[in-house]
Formats: sequence, structure tokens, C-alpha cells
Amino acid sequence: MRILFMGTSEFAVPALKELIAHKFELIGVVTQPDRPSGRGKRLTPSPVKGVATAHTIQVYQPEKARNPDFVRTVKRLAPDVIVVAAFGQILPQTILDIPPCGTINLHPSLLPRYRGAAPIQWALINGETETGVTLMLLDAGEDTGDIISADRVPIRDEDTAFTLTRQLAQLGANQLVRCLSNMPIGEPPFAVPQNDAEATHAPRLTKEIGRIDWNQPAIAIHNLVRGTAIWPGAYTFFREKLRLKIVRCQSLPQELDRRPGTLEIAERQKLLVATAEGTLQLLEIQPATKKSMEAHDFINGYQLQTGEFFNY
RNA sequence: CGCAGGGUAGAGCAGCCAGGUAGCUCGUCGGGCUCAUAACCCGGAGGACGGGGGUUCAAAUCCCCCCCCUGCAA
Repeated sequence: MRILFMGTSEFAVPALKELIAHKFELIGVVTQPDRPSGRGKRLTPSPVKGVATAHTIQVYQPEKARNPDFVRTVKRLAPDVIVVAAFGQILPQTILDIPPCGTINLHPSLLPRYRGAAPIQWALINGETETGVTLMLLDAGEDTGDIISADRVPIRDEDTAFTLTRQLAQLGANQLVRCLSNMPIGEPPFAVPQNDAEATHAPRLTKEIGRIDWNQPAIAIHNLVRGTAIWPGAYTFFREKLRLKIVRCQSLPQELDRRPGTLEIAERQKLLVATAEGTLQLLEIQPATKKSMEAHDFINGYQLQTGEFFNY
């Protein structure tokens, strides 16, 4: 079975690796073009490209998937099935029509919930206690295609976008291998339509979403920290201009009886912040321009005093 | 040539602009106080200030080159 893989980010890597490990016939890998990235704007290949080239698989990097040249290329490759995972571009119907077995997409949520670009992040931000990864047939809509299968996983309190992404990526990869191993010949796998009435949307995060509002309950802020961990991070401002990213924290039920955003140092080493409801204990902090550090070191190095506050 | 901050005791920071015996908080070691302590008091160890050159009577501080770290941006 001729498989064309399309993916870009870290989430797609386990899927590609599993396909390689199980010796599926990969006729090519499509990924986003190398982008200027990182300090100094060096041209950087996507994580998926790194894996593909390491296994000497042909790589295609169209600027636009709907580009006629690229569509012709896909036709020429004549894939039986296209597998998509975190590719980052909308595929035009002209491409979806090509593979006789359909285009299979790996989506890290329990569809129809959390359709869109940032399902893992929003599930965490919303404080969900369960999520999953869904295998579906891509259609013209955004994550609206028929569902092939889904795996559920509980979200633990210590989960962040990092841990969940890693976990769901691996689960999804296994699920994909299972599906491809049982594929019918010459036609798409069995799938059932989504219930659109239950659909919710998980749009791409923006930098502004990471800005902490201390007038929110401690639990909500803690969830924001977990959900934005990969990017943009949950941040606030200290002593007027210093941007601080909260890397790790914990929400406590106790009330500080201070204005939200006010700091309190407890037992010489605990960094507490008053919120609208409950208290947030900061465990790990990263001031802009510094490496992330323990709250304890932050208190010592910056000579923190109870009563100081965060601007927001 | 994208913008910007930084590398000073085990950790986090100050000192650098206006060169002249290296400082703060924490940790650590020893002693004391205490029923006891992560609390408090006293004392000690630990740093050729990222690397290399230069200027100077004198460089953590001024000049040049290199290495490394980080935030933003993408």
C-alpha cells in the first residue's frame, strides 16, 4: 500500500516513526518549507523533515498545498492513502480526491470536541479531565470528517501541553498503525459521521492568551499555565517592566486576603500570589532573558518582599 | 547580517556608566539557643569576576576578538 505522509510539527513525529518501524511503504513525506526560525533567523527544517531525511525518504515542501504543481506531484505519486498529522495547511479537495483509500487525519482531541489548531492546549486551559486522539477521514471542513476510531486518555493534574502532546502523539501513532494494518483494499476504512451539534472549536493560540489575569481563580490560572506551556507561556509583569513566565505552579484553596496579583512570601521560601479565588503558589519562574529558576532562587536573587505585586 | 538582555562563590542577584583590597540573599560546614525546629544568634569555608588580546602604576569595571546562555520576533 502506497502511503504519502503529510506532517510538520513534533506531534507528527511518532506517527511517521511508527510507520517507518512497521515497514509501511512510504512513498514520500510532505512538510512545510524550512522557515527562518530561532535567534538569528536561521533556516530551520521541520521536525518531520528531520526524521524523513534521516531515513532517506523523499521530502516535498510545497509553499501552498493547493499549488497546481504540487497537486500534479501528488497525482503522479499515486498514493493509495494519504496520512496527515499536524501538517499545518488546509488540503484542497483536488488532493483529497486523489487517494482511493482516502486521507486519514490524526487529531489530538475527542472529536467533535476541540476541532481546530490547538485542541490539546484548549482542553488544558478549560480544565478538562479527559481528552484523547481521534483518527478520521479528512473532508473539506476543518476536522469535520467521519471518525474511524478514537482513544481516550485522562488528563492528570500534572499534565501540561508538553506531556499531553507527547502522550497523544504516541497513542495516535499506535492507532494509526492499527488502522493501516487492517485497511480494506481500494476503499476508505469504515467511519461514522460526527455529531456536529456537539462540536467545539480550538483556535490557534495567540500571545495575548498567555497573559495572566490575576482576577481569575487560581485554578484557571494554573490551567492556563499548563495549556500554554509550549507556547506562548503564561506570563505577567513584575516591577513595572520585567516580563515573567510562570513555568510551574500549584493552586491552593487557602485565601490570602490581599488584592489579586499581590505576592506573599511564606515560610521564607514559598512564593504565593493572591487571585480572585484561592492562591497560586509559584514553583518555577522564568524572567525574560534568564533561564527558568525555582521560586526559591527568584525570592533570594531579587530580594522579594511580601506585598509586592504583579502588573497585568 | 532580525531586535534585545546576560555569563561575578553550590544557587539566584548587586558591583561595571564616573578603574584602586569582590558584596547581598539562600545553601553549606562548625558552634550556640531551644522540649524541638525548616525558626533565631555567633563564627567559618568557598570566587584568579566565560575565554583571549589591548590600554593603564592599577581592569569584574575601559577598548577589540571569540565562545556560551536567554527573552522577543518568525
